[in-house]
Amino acid sequence: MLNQDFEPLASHILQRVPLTVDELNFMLSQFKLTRVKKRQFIVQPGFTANYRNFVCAGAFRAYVVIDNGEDHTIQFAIEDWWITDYNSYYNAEQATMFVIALEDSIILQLSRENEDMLKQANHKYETFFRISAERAQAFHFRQLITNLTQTAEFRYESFLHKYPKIVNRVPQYALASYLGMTTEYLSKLRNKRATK
Amino acid sequence: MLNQDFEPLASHILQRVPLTVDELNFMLSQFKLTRVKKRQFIVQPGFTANYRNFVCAGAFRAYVVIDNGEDHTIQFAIEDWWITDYNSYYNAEQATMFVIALEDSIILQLSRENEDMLKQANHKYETFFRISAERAQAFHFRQLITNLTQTAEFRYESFLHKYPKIVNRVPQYALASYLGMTTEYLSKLRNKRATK
DNA sequence: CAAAAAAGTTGAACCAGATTAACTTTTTAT
DNA sequence: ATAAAAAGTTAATCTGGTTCAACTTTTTTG
Repeated sequence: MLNQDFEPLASHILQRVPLTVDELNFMLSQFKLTRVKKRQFIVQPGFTANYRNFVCAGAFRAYVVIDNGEDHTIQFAIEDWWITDYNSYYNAEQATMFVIALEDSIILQLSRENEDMLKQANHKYETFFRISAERAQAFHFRQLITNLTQTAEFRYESFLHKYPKIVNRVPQYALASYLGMTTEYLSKLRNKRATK
Repeated sequence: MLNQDFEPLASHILQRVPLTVDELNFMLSQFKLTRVKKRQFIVQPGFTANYRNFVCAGAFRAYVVIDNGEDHTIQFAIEDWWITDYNSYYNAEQATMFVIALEDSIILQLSRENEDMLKQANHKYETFFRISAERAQAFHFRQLITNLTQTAEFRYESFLHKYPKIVNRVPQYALASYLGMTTEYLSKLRNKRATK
């Protein structure tokens, strides 16, 4: 009997590809349950990201730090989302991003080796990863359109609307850098919004 | 014997997944060769994008038009690149983007139905599409980082450096909107760069 | 090839959002 | 509990990039 922490991942997988009980259990058995404390890094520049991480509980933030010390948030992840440095993970190169826990969290980690093994073992497993990558691709296209076509103020409004669950769980400086603005400016937007 | 227009696609595929001659030929036989005149649309809002397009010769531009009439370039594609509205193609929904030929072009088109058939027919075909989507995912991450962390001027410099073959084949207004700036400002950057 | 349309240029005025800095509130660690 | 650090606020000033408008160059079309 599987630990109940695997439940969200199980339904995530079954929503994408039909597996028998055995196939599902074998796939799940390749994941490693890891508990992560707030402020702990699961990916860091200089190291290779050897895992793809499914969030069971908690919240994470991926960001890059540029020369002058500024940081820029690339992605957030809460329950039911995946997070890693995909350039590093897919190509087995050094990471350029940090991924840090914003809360005490529980994740399910799949290593590159196990993922490759699964992809070769069964056409259906490969289908799962293919669908995941395609959805990510479509998601990034929509995000690119949003970033190119909207003003800072509207990007904030959109985020509020699309990710109401995330807004109140991430620090404001992280959200500001995700939206491509300063924390001071986001503070003004919030204030302006509250008073009108 | 296959038309020689299929040669670039054949080597594109074989670079990603090892296929037998028969497997390769069957895969290629699912593509339809299409000649497209300059200024012709291959994807339009209001219609579903039923094809994924591989560029054999020529150049394309994907863009969205927002309320006020401004257009924003989302992607360019020249020889050896793929282009379509992936949201529309993957989900069989109406497109939100235009894809227009910038030159007289030759493309190889794969329909959603044929792609789905290929994915089911042979694990190796599925692997090909999985790898394509993963690379696109990694590419979009890098692009997101570039957009978030660099100034308009540096984004232009980066583009010059990364895509020297594209720069001189696309109209300047299209490049400006891809880089997230006005054509007037790009004109100034170019001028400033030329005179220093 | 001429005329019209599209693309690109230049400069002046303007503004969304950044920067700086001083301050308040919240969180963390002892 | 309390001090120190981190996060968030507010306001004044500044600037990278936009807007507007008039113009020149290139491309398209009859």
